[in-house]
Amino acid sequence: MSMTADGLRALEGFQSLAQPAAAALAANGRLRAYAAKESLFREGDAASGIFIVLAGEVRVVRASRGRRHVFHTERRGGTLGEAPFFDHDPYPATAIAWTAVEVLYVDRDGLSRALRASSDVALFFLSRLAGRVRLLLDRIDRLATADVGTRLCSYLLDRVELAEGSTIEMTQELLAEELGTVREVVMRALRSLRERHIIKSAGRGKIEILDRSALRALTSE
Amino acid sequence: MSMTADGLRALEGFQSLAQPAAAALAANGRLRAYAAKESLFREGDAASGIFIVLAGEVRVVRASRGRRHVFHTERRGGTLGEAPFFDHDPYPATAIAWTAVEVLYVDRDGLSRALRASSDVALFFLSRLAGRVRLLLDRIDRLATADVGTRLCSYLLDRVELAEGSTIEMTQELLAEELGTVREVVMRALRSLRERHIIKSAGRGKIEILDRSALRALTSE
DNA sequence: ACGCGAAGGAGACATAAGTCCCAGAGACGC
DNA sequence: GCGTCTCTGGGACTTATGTCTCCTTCGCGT
Repeated sequence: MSMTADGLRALEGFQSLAQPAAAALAANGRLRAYAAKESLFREGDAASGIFIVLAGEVRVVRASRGRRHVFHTERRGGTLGEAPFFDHDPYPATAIAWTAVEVLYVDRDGLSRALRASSDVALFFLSRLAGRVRLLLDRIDRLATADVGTRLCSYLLDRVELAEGSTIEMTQELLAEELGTVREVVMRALRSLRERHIIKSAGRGKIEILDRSALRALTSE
Repeated sequence: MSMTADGLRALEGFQSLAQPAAAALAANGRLRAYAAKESLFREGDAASGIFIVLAGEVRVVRASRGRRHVFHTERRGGTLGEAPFFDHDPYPATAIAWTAVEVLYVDRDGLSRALRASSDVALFFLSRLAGRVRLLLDRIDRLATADVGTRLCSYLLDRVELAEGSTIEMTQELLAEELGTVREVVMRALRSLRERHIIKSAGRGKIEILDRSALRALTSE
């Protein structure tokens, strides 16, 4: 019913976590499952603990001024809720299970115990938060200086490198939420790429990447 | 020639730092001074240590696609370089001393020693990074959903609440770098506020806030 | 006193982005 | 099969933003 240290260390990005630290986290966490569309936490809730994603996909979103915006997406090996946990403020956004999701949940007391049990636990979350900061800085940079077409190219490249084949499953509406714009604008950018034979529609909610190097060239444009 | 634990704990935001942790940091850091316009580190440099600002103002900026963008500004009590230190990647941006600056610099070895000496040091930086994440999320949210006029109002409000009087010292060029846009656009937004008697120019590089509640109303618009 | 550079103010214009609206093509339940 | 919903595709139009260019003013150094 619980989790083993070795199970934790098998996750992507957890190899650097020392054995005692993994054991401390595993011992203090418990497994939880969420159905698709269920929320793990909501913006404004008091931070109660952190989540380590074992399976499925979780989106962290905020809705403001009538538009929804995806801050980040966490898959197997991702963590959620560290920031609000460590600065003792409410969750800054809402986490929604996109698919069925399984997580290891470590509550406040459990995490305190784990932190005391092994100093590597703190170092692990420090590097997690540091990585998050780096991601967000790049995000800000692109939002401020690149147009939607360029941001779309970066996003498609990132996604296709994670995928097995060269097809990405994603609707235009969701792409808009990722890129911080609206569906119509995404559609126009996709059309322009389609006309240049860089991508092609592969049915509803599917985009096939034909020419990765062309995409790469467009990201720095 | 060095720093005392009590001196550190007198900084804004350092009250929560436990005495032994402060002592560990103070013992392992050394004072450094920078002249205005000097850079503390540059984007792409290997992260060598962290900086705690004791006096003066440091801007962390990135230049991309011919435009300069300010990520954050650190004053007395602020810290710099934690993110690259903890994820072992190069600095993601350049830090420039805006005024003459005095910092406590803690190098890699010193910080390792401090982390081992007191587990509160790690907790301190965890909460720092968490706060930074929260700030950046808000920044992304506003960049994606609010227009320049609205972002300007938020920025002016934040600044005037830090200042003693109701005058902000800042050129239009710098405002543009803070808001992720260009001078001309900032000028038009300022003009609109001026025409509505919400602000007024108080000489070169100075803006006087006349009506804070009007600004507040415009931030959520 | 003079000239230079930095800062502000502003108009004209181009273009990216956002809004509104509509139509057709799958997907799905009943 | 039928209606309904979601997703795609797209046209027309408005608005925000960015670019280019000019001029004025202020403050500083020589």
